[in-house]
Amino acid sequence: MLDLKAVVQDPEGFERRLARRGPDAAALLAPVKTLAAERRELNVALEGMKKRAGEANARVGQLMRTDRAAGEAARAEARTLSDEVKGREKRLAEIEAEIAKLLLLVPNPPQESVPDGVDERDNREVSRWGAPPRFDFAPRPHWELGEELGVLEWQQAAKLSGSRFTVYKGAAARLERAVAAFFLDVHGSRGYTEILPPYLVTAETMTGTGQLPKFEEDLFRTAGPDPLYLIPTAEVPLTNLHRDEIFEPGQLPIRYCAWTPCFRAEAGAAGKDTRGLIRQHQFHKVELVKITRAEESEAEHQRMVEDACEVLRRLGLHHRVVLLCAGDMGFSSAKTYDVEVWLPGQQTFREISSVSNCEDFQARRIRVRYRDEKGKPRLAHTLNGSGVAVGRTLVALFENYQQEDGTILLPPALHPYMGGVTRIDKGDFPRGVER
RNA sequence: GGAGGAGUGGCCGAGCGGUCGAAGGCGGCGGUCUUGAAAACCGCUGAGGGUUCACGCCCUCCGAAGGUUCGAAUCCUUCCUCCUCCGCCA
Repeated sequence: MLDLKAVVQDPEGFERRLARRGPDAAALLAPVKTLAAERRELNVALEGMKKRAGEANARVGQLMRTDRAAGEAARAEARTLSDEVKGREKRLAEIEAEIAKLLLLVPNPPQESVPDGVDERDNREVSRWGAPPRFDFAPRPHWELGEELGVLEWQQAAKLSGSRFTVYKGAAARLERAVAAFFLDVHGSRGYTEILPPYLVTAETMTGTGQLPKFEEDLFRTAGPDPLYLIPTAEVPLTNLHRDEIFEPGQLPIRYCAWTPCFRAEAGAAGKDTRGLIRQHQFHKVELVKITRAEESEAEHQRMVEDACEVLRRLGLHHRVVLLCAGDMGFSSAKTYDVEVWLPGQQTFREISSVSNCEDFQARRIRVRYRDEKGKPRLAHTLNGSGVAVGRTLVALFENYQQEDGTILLPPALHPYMGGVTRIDKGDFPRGVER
């Protein structure tokens, strides 16, 4: 959410910055400006009125003890003032609610360092690691490999749940767990505290990080009188963990990681990535979240990108980092890097992580602050990034490490997590491997 | 789910419907004293908003939302959370 005071002070500046996201974003501010002016005028008048009403009430109190008749007279005057205050307060509350409603729909203006552009074609590659693996056969997509090996199953998933679900079996099920455990261990050793949050959260929590009110159609919601929402990413619970808190000096930055399922309705994605694991209603992701002081968020952002890349390096997966252009960024982000992994089966780079600095946009919604050197509360900055998407990591592992015979060679970093299994092959996967 | 109890400032804890933003204590900060520290004593010590060049002044907030009243931390209603006991479960 934007700072209303800042918007009022420099409306043109905000409109110019928002316009970089696209033609619609800047237009949202016009009604806000009008209402803000109205609110201010009303508020000034109201405060004077409240003061007078308060004084009138005090007089009544005093007179009632000494002169009953005079007290009754003062009471009539106090009543008039009181009624007037109540009427104006009601109008003020309406205006403020309207402003809040509008402001919740305004996206975060991009940082200056974000390149101009309208979609992913305008994103800027900033680095690249490794090289595409070379095959002396035609590499195949992961869904063929998984199906052939009997470890990824889509017919049964459709029977259970419809489209965009997958049943993992044997080695694939184990691999999903192994990859997640590996990621958590890497991040844990790099300073992140592991969290296991609720997967169902309230509308208030969803509003805090920006999923609501604008993107309700992307979410799954429970039935019943008190609905809850399934998290589309662990960013939601992790970032909301410290809602309404003020951090003391020395407590920041906070770094969390969590392995959770993510649930996405994928409305509007009909016909897109219909095969394989790329776009599912349910997938696992290891998420990284930081809460920092304003002046350190940029440096922490760069480090978070490195943390995401680190797990891919350890798995030997060729990848690149792109800086998203203004038009391609998510609602809450001021600056986003995507990490894209190479998928030989599809001869393309594919997003496997998205690392965003939301600056104070979410912090303002959830009132997360810290005390500066002078002891004054200041809004914190929040950052989030995938570290990384587990399902898409399986995609990358299958496609990059496939052999001509259709088996998958696993990179050494995962061997301890796979109970010694080093290759995914057809046939029985060793069951009940204990450590 | 049922029956009780409780929600006040960073923490503990008072608070007859009328200068209560709220006694007192703890903690924290500043000062006096001290070579330094401790102790003692004195003062300060929440958040948001408005206004002012500034000092300051003003408004709002006692779990949340309504209501009664000239006036609510105090009375009423609903909701939320926590604690205890019972039931049900993993």
